[in-house]
Amino acid sequence: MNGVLYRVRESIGAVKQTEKVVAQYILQHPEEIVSMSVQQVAANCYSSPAAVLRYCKSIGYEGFKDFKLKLAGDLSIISLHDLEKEPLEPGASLENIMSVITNNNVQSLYESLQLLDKEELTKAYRLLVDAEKIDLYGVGSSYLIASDAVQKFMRINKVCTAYSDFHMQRVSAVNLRANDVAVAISYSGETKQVIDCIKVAKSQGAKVIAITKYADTAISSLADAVLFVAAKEDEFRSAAMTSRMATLNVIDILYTACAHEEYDEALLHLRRTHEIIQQSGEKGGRNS
Amino acid sequence: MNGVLYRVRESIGAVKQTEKVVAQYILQHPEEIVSMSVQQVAANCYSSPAAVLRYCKSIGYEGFKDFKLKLAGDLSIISLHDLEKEPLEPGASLENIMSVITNNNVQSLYESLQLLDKEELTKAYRLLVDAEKIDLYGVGSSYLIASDAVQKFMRINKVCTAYSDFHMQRVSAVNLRANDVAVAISYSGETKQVIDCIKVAKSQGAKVIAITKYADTAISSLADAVLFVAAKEDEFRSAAMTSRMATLNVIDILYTACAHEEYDEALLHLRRTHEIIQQSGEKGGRNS
DNA sequence: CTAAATCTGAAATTTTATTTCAGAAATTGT
DNA sequence: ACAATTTCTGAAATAAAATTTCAGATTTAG
Repeated sequence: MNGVLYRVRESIGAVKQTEKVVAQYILQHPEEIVSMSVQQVAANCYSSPAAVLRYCKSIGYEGFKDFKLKLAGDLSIISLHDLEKEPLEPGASLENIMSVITNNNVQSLYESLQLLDKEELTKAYRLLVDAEKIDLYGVGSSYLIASDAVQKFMRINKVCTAYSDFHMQRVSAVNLRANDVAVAISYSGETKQVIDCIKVAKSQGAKVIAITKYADTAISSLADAVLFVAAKEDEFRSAAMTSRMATLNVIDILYTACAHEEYDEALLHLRRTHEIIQQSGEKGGRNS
Repeated sequence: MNGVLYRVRESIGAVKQTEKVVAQYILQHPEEIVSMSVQQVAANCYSSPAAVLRYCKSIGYEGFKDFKLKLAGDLSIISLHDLEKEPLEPGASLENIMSVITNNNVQSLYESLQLLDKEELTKAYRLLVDAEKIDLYGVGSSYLIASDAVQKFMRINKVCTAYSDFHMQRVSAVNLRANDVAVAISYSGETKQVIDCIKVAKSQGAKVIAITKYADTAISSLADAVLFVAAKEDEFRSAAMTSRMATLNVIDILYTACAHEEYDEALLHLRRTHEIIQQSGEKGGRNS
């Protein structure tokens, strides 16, 4: 960022009379300036193109062109940070919805990044790297996240399952052994089915990783490694939108960390997977 | 953000010979372009100013000036987010992985936001609001996104399904009618199963919404409304991580827009009721 | 009150952007 | 394969915008 508008504001006190008018005009119509010509600006300031030019140079730009370019850059950054974050009003416009939703999702990613403890994360991905078998438990939207994780970890040749059916989950948990890992995904941290499954998993000697909201919950107290995502108060309104993004981001990080741990091996598997998908694509159509 | 470089990259396949050279040059020297004149650019492309101008117009800008201004804006945003976005090296540290993955996801959200056309979005959510029944088609990780959408739309009482099995999808498509909507989710835009289903859906008179990458694909040409997500070149490495986030964000926006539409409708009903009560009040004495 | 210094804008100049149009290249139909 | 049609291309003309110049106005200092 060039701080163009800042320079302009500062300049007002230290600049000759005519240019002061120009500076004022720029501050009042920054967006419009970028698509105006010197003569237009001059006219609107009851002044001359020469005066505008002199002003641009006096505050350190090469000319009017240079000034406009820098201003355009700054403005687009400013508009980016201006994106709203407040809750949506009933009559919200489409633009409003687009930027609020996106910003909430972005914010949730950054917040969760701050909550992510490096030690816990290291514990977690080491458990996964060493795991012979990985079981993921999640209900509702957390089940979808678990499935997403399965799709990822399968790519690096991990034996890895997520069932939507509670009885299947439980049977799977019973079959875990000491070198296996159970991953519990539950935003509330109190999902009964998930608690039940990780208890079974623990009793079989398996290790437990929990991904849950930042709070003292039943699931986090049972886990060997706990990864937190940012807690949002108005769970009702947000419909689990933001926590889902943050959780997926945690999965991405875990997956990438594992893949990097066994970089060469992982790359080999990735290539194979890719080739096979390509082949099937040539024959029968591409995958999503 | 205007997605200038995206447009340029995508344009290469769909533009005449001379302009292709210009596009290529822009991609290779984006920073320099902004302070160059048309004639300079033309000279460096062994071409004419007219060709450069034609190119700028063909990808949707008013002229070279307009193009440069938009590009300058985008570049300053890109430089802002560019800090830790480089591909991960084999020996990457955990901190490194955490920030690169998160930044990629964030960037993908922002980039897709700029590709989201308001008109198409309006078309899409109106179709969804008016739909009697919604069918979602997706394979692999796109199926998970479809399921996520189902969970959301069910909350606002929409009849809404997503099947993982192709035959179920197809049966469901056959049962669609004129007031129903099919949503095709496919990053590549060429998934055979999905194409098949939306063709069936169309033949039944149903409307089709596509969510796919920014490119000219089979699915986007079949759809009544197309919503784009940012296209990443190295699909191999990223394992569909970033496109998934962007697609979920689009779903969030669609869902929220629908929910708000219904809210407005409810509000409208409330107002009408209120007016009617007022009227009767004027005639026969006021109500408390 | 005048001389020097500074400021200002009209007009000239230069640079840059845009349009026009005739010829070249590619495409199509026969 | 060939003519007709369409599309593409860049040289040159034109228009627009940016920048410079300079003479006169205004201010300031002695």
